[in-house]
Amino acid sequence: MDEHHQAIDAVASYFRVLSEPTRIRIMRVICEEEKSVSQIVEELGGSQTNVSRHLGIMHRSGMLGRRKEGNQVYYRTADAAMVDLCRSVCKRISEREDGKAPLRHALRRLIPQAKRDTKPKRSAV
Amino acid sequence: MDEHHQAIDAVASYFRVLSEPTRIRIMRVICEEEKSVSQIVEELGGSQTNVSRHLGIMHRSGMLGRRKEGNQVYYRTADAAMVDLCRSVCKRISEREDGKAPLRHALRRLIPQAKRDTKPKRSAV
DNA sequence: TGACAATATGCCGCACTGCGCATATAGTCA
DNA sequence: TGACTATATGCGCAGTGCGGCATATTGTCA
Repeated sequence: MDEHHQAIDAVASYFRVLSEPTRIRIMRVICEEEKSVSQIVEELGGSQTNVSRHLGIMHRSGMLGRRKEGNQVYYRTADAAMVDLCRSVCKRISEREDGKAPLRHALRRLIPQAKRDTKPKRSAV
Repeated sequence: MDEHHQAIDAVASYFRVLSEPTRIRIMRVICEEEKSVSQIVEELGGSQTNVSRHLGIMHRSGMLGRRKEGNQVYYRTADAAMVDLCRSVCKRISEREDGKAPLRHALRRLIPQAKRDTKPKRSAV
């Protein structure tokens, strides 16, 4: 139907990865520093199975980096721009949530500032 | 589990709206100027039912504006920042698609520059 | 080597979502 | 008013994604 078919699917798939609350929580928890699976499980409180599966999805989509150290696997955000993206959305939504001050505040604080392990880029993507 | 529960759900829901290829196509088609449902149906080629449903979803999520004129309903992007968001993702993904030049090019051209009916903002969100 | 710890994955049930069909609703025109 | 056009929506089905359980895989330590 569209010669942009693949490109469109790629974009939609990217957004789909971010469309799960658990994955947003994961990103929120590891965006400042890499953490092992068990650390993430402990902070998030879900099952190891589920967290591991979501980490796998995010990693395969290229959003997370992965490092094995002994028995443990450490995940980190591989893409600072992606974290900024989430922060943009938080900001945008919070501006729309007119009546609900608590939600607005939660949105603004939701994603901590990511450490830039790559060369620093400004948030403008 | 988390006092940010609502905020997290809001962010995930926002991304979920953008996680459908048809909705990306819609945004792509109306981001430059508002169009009626039948115009969009004609350009996209799907069924009226389906296009209308996706338009409804995008509108209820606050992404699209809506205007009735006689028999027809015109939709437009209500949120220039959202369009920029999509363009950011296209750029980001295209940078990652190393081996596939055609896909990279398609991604860069996917989302035309939106008209700013609101006050102009730079693409940095 | 065997016992243990950390992580990943196959299978299954369940809920959700996208789509087509038919139909409802709203507006225009004669 | 009735015929027609444009858009929205209820219903049902098929495909997909999430999560739990059990298990596989990988690595450590004694």
